[in-house]
Amino acid sequence: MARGGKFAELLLPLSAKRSRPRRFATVDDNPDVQAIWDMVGAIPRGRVSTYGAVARAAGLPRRARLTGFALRVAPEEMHLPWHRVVGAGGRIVFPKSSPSHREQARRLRAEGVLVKDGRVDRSAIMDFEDY
DNA sequence: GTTGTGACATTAT
DNA sequence: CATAATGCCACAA
Repeated sequence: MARGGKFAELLLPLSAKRSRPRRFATVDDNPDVQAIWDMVGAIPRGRVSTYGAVARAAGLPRRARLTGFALRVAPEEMHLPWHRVVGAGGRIVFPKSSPSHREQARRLRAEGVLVKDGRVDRSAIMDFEDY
């Protein structure tokens, strides 16, 4: 056993245990990432959600960054509707003139979402509440 | 071990 | 509108 032994482990407050970084061999072994992938896949065509809302819906409040990470490492063959995830307030997070930005706007408009000045119309944003 | 970075969010100023 | 501070945490170096 490591320094401290099993007794130290038992005495740790539950909140402290949670702070221990738990690693996974691959992202596929990370249930948090899996949960996020699931939620993104559940965003209907013609609607969008936000990084934060996806994380919350996956049971991971305040973990918006993990949504970004999960999308970045998502296998292409998974064909996730990544373009339906935008920043807070409906903002496309990619730099204004980047290929990714244009691609996301193109895909969104292709399914009827209004995109103006790097922003999607508020009416397209869903919070997973209507689910 | 530490540090820096990032497909972010929220709150305060 | 903008900028800063803070929270969050996986990962690479």
